[in-house]
Amino acid sequence: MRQVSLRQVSVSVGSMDRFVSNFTNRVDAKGRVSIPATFRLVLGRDGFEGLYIHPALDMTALDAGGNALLKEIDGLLSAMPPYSEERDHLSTALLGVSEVVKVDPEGRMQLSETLKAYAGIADQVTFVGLGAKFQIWEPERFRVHLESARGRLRDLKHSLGNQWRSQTDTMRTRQAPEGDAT
Amino acid sequence: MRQVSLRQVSVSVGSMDRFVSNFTNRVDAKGRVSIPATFRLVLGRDGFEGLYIHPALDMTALDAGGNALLKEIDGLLSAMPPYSEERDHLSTALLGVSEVVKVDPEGRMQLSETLKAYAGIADQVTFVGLGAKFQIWEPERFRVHLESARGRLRDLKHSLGNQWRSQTDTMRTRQAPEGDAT
DNA sequence: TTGACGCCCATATATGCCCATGTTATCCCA
DNA sequence: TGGGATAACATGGGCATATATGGGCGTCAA
Repeated sequence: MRQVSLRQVSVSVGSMDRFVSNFTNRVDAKGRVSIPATFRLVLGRDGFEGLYIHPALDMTALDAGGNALLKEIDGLLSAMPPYSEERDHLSTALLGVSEVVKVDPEGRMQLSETLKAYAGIADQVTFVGLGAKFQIWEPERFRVHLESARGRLRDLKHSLGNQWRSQTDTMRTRQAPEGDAT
Repeated sequence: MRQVSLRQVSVSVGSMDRFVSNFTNRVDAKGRVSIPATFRLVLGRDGFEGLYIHPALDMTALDAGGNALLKEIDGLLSAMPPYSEERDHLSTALLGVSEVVKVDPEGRMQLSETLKAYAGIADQVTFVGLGAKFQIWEPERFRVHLESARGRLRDLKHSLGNQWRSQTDTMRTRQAPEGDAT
């Protein structure tokens, strides 16, 4: 689309095909919230009309997404024995209480009272990209959750130990041939 | 005030596909920072539009890179089953706090307040090449970090004694053939 | 009729894009 | 070989557009 100079690094597209990063937006008087623009892009690419939402299984948050999320759920359910009790429960939790919310021309959505209550959402929501899906949190709860998640990750890194380290820190000894400026 | 010229480096190792050396640039009034030209070259070769950034796990710095870094994270996540608690936590800590920042036509990026806060960045940033990725530091913190890293390295070297020496000699030999030879 | 909902318009601000400048290294030529 | 011309780069600032957000209005259904 644009001509690229020598210094230019990248071209076109904009973002990827997955949800990344987090954003906190306001809920207006009518209960509307803007879905982050980057998320809308991903949803559009995914080709899903509207937005699929269901309560997260083990957290006070909502899982949301498009076709990619639906596919994930399908896979999960089909992996369980038909007519089993677990499957019934799971499909109830994932499909039975889910909603397909519409997105207005400005890119906003409206959460039902049920969903808001589940996540403890009042006048602000935090959107958290998790790859194939994203989550919707009450900001303060998310902060807490994130702390715990970070801790988990640190633990995991330590337990992986050398494996991880060799991947990420290989060049450590080569850096900084001279002192840095200032 | 400025580092040693990049030009010499970029010519002699122009086809290098790793992030090497460190540079300190200013953050302008609009919050923009120039990504070092040599790093932009590597990113371009990596074929990633934009720049992938996330807080480093156990340092007050940011990890940044392109597809190489992304692959690392992907591999980790895809190894875990969807909807497992482990995976949710990991993707929260990895994807949820990551950002895909755009690079303007001049090769500059803009860090979010969140990321700047995490790394303690104000009006200057130090880019540190670490091979497959690079880090973004507040200059003074990096200086301190580097000192401590050097110290630990020295200790390690002493404790390893001769073993270390023989290993590095071997590696040096193996590195030679690599480089520009196409 | 009323209330919820979808749609349109308005606006402040953030973001991206373009052009300009100073500096430094590289190149070229007398 | 010296020095000006040239190119690459970091940096600054202006401007257009996108995005988040607020509010009004018509419509459809209980």
